Amino acid sequence: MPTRSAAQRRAEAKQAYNAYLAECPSRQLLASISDKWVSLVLNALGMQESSRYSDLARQIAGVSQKMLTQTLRTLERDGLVRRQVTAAVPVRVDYALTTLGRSLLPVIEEIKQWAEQNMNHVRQARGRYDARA
Amino acid sequence: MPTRSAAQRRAEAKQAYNAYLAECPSRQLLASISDKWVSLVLNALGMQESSRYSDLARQIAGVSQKMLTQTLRTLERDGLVRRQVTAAVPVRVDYALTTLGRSLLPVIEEIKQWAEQNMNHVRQARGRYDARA
DNA sequence: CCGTATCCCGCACGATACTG
DNA sequence: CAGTATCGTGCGGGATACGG
Repeated sequence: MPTRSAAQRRAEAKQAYNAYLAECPSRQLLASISDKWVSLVLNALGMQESSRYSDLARQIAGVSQKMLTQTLRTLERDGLVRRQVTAAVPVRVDYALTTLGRSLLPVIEEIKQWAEQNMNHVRQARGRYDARA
Repeated sequence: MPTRSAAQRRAEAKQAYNAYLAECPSRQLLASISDKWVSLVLNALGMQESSRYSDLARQIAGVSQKMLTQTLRTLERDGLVRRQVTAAVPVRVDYALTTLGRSLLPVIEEIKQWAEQNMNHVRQARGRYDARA
């Protein structure tokens, strides 16, 4: 039996995943998170305690039913989102971030904000790039 | 002429972009950034002052020539990455983050780290989800 | 209201071959 | 070494229709 504390073993387990490796599961997870619909859904969910399906569809302009449902399902399976069905007529479904999901929220928010705040810089850079050639 | 300071007008310009709107340019930018190859390339570039093309290809396992070049070109056009060609035989090409690119780096690093550090949580969540049904 | 099921098109992406 | 060029295809994702 190795002389390692539980904390040490936990730390090692965390570092065992390396997203640079193509076969590593964390590479797939990174790919899942790095998705525009995921960004927008998590951002939207972060703004309220919970959101109804139809609210999300309205807030995230241009998302199709298919992609919204698919994104929510994946996030639910990965433990980032909790789905709560209220039996009624018609049915009411609410989505909320889990603790795990909330731990990712700050980063996701920053990404969206960066895009919005640096759009002008990027526009100028594109202008410069396209002017040459 | 409106009674607004330059700072006020700048603040407004920044908030004029809203990624929730499908037609907003910042939505496209968010989609560009939220890409697995972009994540990995920016992370890799953040680790050194500059990186050669072949170094990036090696570090990011499984990336095709096409996707690596394409990603680097887009990042260069958007002003996040600078490309420097050194005439020699054979040619040497180095890539480095610009100031703008470096401003995005902390967030991108966090995403990759989150994926690696929470992989176990996600695995367990998936197990629980799949067990039901 | 909140989905699932089906069809289908376009293009993202990988594989391969060639060049300065 | 660091790319371009070309081709083939898998699947992302929209449109539509239907179900609980």
